[in-house]
Amino acid sequence: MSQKINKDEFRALVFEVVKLIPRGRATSYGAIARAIGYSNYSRMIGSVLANSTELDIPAHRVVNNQGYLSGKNAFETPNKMQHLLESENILVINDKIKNWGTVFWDPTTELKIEE
DNA sequence: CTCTTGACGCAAT
DNA sequence: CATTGCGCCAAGA
Repeated sequence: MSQKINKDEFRALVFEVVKLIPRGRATSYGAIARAIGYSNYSRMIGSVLANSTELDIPAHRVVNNQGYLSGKNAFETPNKMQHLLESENILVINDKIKNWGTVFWDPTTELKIEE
């Protein structure tokens, strides 16, 4: 059940899920939020990642629910995120992931998170 | 304490 | 498919 959670604990959970995203796949903020039991914290996921771009987590594999690279501006350069995705064979057209339905990786469905 | 902002999401139109 | 509005919650001004 969702109670108050420490900022650091929340960040840890987010990182845990993001690190598990397979290469060549991507997921959404909302999906991660639900996976860790805080479905209403999708915006917080973004905040956490925005403040942690320097850590070694595949933050570029996290986009919004439509497949748009909403966080591209938080990278070193706006085109960095797209570049990273394309290097994993993920096509990005007009800031949106092509074949989003196929590339999308749902943490709750394809993975079991232990809390 | 109030108001604004933001890597969001979803239903309604 | 494009827009709008509203809910959500933390952080900073």
